[in-house]
Amino acid sequence: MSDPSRYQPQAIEAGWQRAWQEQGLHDTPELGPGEQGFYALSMFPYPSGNLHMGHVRNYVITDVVARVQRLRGRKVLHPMGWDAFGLPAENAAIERGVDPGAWTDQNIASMRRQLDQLGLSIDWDREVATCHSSYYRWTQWLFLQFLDAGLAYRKEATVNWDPIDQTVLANEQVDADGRSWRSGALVEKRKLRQWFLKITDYAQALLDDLDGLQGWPERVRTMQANWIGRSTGAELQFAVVGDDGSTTGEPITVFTTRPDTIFGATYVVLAPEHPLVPALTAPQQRAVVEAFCDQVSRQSEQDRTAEDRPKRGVAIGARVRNPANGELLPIWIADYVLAEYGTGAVMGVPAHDQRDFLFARQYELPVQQVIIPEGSDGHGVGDGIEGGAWTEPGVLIHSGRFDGLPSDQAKAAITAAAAAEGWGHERVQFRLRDWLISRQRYWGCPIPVIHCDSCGAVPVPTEQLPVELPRDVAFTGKGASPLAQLESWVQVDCPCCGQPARRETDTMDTFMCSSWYFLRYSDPMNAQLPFGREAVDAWLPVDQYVGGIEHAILHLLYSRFFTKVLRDRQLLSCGEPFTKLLTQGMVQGVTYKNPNSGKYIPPSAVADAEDPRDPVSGEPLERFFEKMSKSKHNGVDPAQVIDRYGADTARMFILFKAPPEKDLEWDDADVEGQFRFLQRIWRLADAFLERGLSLADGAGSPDAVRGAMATGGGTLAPADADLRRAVHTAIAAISDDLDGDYQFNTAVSELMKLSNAMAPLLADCHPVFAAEALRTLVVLLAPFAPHLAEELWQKLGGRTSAIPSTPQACTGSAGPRPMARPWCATRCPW
RNA sequence: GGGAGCAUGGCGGAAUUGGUAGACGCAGCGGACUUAAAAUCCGCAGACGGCAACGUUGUGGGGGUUCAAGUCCCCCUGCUCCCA
Repeated sequence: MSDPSRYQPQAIEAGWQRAWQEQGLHDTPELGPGEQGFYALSMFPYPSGNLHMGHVRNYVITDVVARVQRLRGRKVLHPMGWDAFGLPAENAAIERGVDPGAWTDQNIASMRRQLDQLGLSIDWDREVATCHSSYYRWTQWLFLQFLDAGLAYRKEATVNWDPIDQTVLANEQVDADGRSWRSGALVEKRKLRQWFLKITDYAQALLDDLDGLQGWPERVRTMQANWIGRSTGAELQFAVVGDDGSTTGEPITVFTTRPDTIFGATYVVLAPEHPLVPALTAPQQRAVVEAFCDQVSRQSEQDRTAEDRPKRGVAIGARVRNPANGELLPIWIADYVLAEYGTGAVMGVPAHDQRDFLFARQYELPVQQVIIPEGSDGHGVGDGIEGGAWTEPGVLIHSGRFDGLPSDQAKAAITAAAAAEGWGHERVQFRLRDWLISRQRYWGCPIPVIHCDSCGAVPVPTEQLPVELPRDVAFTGKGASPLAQLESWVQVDCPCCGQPARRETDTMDTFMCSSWYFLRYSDPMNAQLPFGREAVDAWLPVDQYVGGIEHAILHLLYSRFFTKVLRDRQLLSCGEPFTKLLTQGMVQGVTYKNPNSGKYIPPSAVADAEDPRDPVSGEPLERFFEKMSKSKHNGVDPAQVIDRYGADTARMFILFKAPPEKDLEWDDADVEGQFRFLQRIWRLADAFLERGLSLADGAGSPDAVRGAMATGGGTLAPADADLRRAVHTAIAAISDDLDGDYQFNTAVSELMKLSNAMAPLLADCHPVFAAEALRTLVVLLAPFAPHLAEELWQKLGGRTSAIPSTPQACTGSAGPRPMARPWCATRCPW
C-alpha cells in the first residue's frame, strides 16, 4: 500500500486528467486551408444523471480512435454534448416539483464528473446541450429553413397517441407490437392537427446514397433500405358505376405492386378513413358503415394489418368497373387497408394476395386465378388457391390479350396499356412516411410559429429567435401541455399584421435536436448562424461515428435527411453526415434467475458462482448474461470499477473482452486479469530503471537504434534479435488491427504478447534495444491506457506528454514524436 | 412467412482471408517463494489412448470442390437481429 513503486491508478489518474486539461491537450486545433482533420464522434447521451457501462464502452472506443489519430499526426475534433430535452426531466417536474432546466443541468454536471474520470480526450470547449437556448434557437432557425423550403407542413392526421407520455409519436417511434419506444404503452389513434417534415421528398436520395456508405455496417444499410421500402407499381383508376350503369363522380384510384393481376380483381377495398367513403356509401349501408369505421378507429395499425389477424370489413353498397375487363366489382371497406399508405385503396385479388385471400374467404367473395406457375399447362387451375394465395410471379391466364405473358412483362404491358388508355400510370411507392415532429409536451424545443386568424401559421421572424421556453409554468401532468395552459406566453401579436394571435404550443420531437448537433460542434460558439459554412465544411462529414445499433433507423435516418436538406439549402457541402459508422455491442451483466419463481437474484446475494442457489429457498439458479438493467439486478456501476481498479483497467478490459461490435459480457475475474496486466507493465518499467536505464534524451528512439545498429556492424546478439523481433511484430500487428476495422481486442492481446516477450529478455539485452522496447510499449499502450502511459513516460525520463495534442507539439526533441513512427511502420527490416 | 447474420476448448475470443486450429486472457491444475496465506514468478493444459516418444480424433450435423477447408459451394439443425 505504501510502496511507492506499486501501480496505484488512484494516485495518478486524476493528476494526469488535470494536466491534460490545463495544457489544453485535447483542444481542437485550427485547420489550415484545405487541411484534412479527423472528426471522431460518439452519439451524445441523454443526461439521466447516471453513467452506465454502455456509455463507457461507447466513449472509450471513440476515445481510442481519437487518440490513435492524434498519435498519427492528425488534427482531431472529439467533442461531447447532451441530448438534453426529453420526458424524464418533465416527469421529474411533475412528480417532484423541480425545475426541468435545473434538474437537467444538475444531471449534466454529475455525468460530466463521471465522464471525466474515464480520461477521455474530449474538447469540452465545444460542449453543447440541446436544451440551452443558445442551441435550440438554431434548432428553431433550422425548422424555419424547412418551412421556407416547403418541407415542413401542418395537417390533420390520424396519429399515434401515447396515453402514458400524453403525446403523439412518429411512426418510427412505435414498435412492431404497436407500443411506444419510450413508455411501452400501447399507442392509440387520434386525429390531430400536427406538424410534419417531408422526409418522403428525400426517400429516393436517402435510399440511393446508402450505396455510398461503405463504411457502415451492411445490416444498418439494409435496415434503412427496408424502412424506406421502395416499391414500383401502378396507380390504376376504377370508375364508380351507378345503379343505372353509368359512371359517376370521381374514380377510385388504387395502388398496386401487382398490376399483372388486375384481371383477377373481384372487389375493391377502401380504407375506412378514405375521403370518398361517405359519398359512396349507399343509404341502406350507412349505419353499418359508420359503426364499422368507428370500431376500426380504435384499432392499432398492427392489429389491422398483421397477416395472421382476421380481416374485417363491410360492403358499402356501391360498385366500380374493372378498367381491364369491364367487370363490375363491389366496393368494400376493410380494416387491413390503411389510409396513409399508397392511395388508401386497393384492388382485391384473392387468388394472388394472401390478405385479400383471407378477406375473400371470410366474406365469400369470388376468387379468380389469373397467374399460373411458369411451366404449368394451365390444368388444375385453382390448385394452390385452396390453402392460400399464389403470390409468386408466373404466367398470365384469363387475362385477355395479356394471356401467356410472364408476370414481369405483364406488369409493364398492363401499366403501359393503362397509361395509353388513360386509366393508370406507373407509380413508385415508399413505405417511409412523413416525419411527425409535434409533441404536446413542455420540455422540448418550441416550434417557432404563431397562429393568426387572418394570416394563418406565421413563422417567428429569425431575429426574434429564440422562442424561449417560459420557466414559470405549472406541471400538473394533466390535461393539455403546460405551454398551452400558460396564457401569458401563448398570447402574442402576429408578426405579420400585428393583431392578437397565439403561439404554437407544441414542441419538437427531440430527434429534431439530435439531427444536427454534429454540425454545431464544428462551430459551437457561432452567434450568427447554427454553423459557419467554412467550419462545417472543414470538419464534416464525421470520419468515425460510434454508437448503439438501436439508432440504426431513427437518429441516423433523420440526420441523413437533415444533412441533405441543409446541403440543398447551400448551408454545407456534404451529402452524408457520417462516413464510417461503428455500432458497438451491448454490455451485458451476469444474471441469476430462479427458473421456478421467475425472480432475478442480485449477484451479490449468490454465495457460490459455481453452484448458484436462491439465497432464500436454496433452489438452483440459471446463470446467463443479459443487458444490464435495474430490474434484473445485473448492472455494474462504472464509478465503483474506477474506484477499485482505475479508469485504465476499465478501458483495457472493455476493449479486450470482445470485438467492439459484439456484445460484451462483464466479468469481474477478467477485470482483475486486466489490472494484473497493467501491474506487470509497471514492474517491467521498474526493472528497466533498476538496470540504471532511462528513456531520457531520445534513448531507444529510431535514431538511437539506427546508430547502435551501425556501430555494431548490423549483427545482433540472440537476445537483442529476439527482443527487436517481438517489438516490431507488435508494431506491425497493432498498426494492422487499428487500420480499417478497429480490432481493439487483438491489439490489446498484442500488447500482452509484447510484454510477455520483454519480461525475460530485458535484463540481458543491449541498453539501446531495451530502451527501444520499453519506449515502444509505452507509446503503443498510450491510446488504450493513457494515464499509465503518461505516468510511465514521465517516470522513465520522458519530459513532455506522451500523447501529443497536435502535430506541432511532437516536433520537440524531448517529446515522443519519434515514437509516433511505430504507427506507420509495418515491417522491421532486420 | 421473407431477408440478413452467427455456430471454434470449461468460458470470452484468435487464426496474415484457402496454408501448422485454439493466439491472448479468464477459470483450472502442478511447481517455486512463504511458518502459512495473499501477491508474484515458472510450467501444464482441445478430446481420447499411452509411462513416454507418439498415435487417433477434432472448428454444430451431413455431403461436395481442392494438393490443402474453421475459412469456398449445397443440404440440415440451433441461436440472434431486421422486416412482415
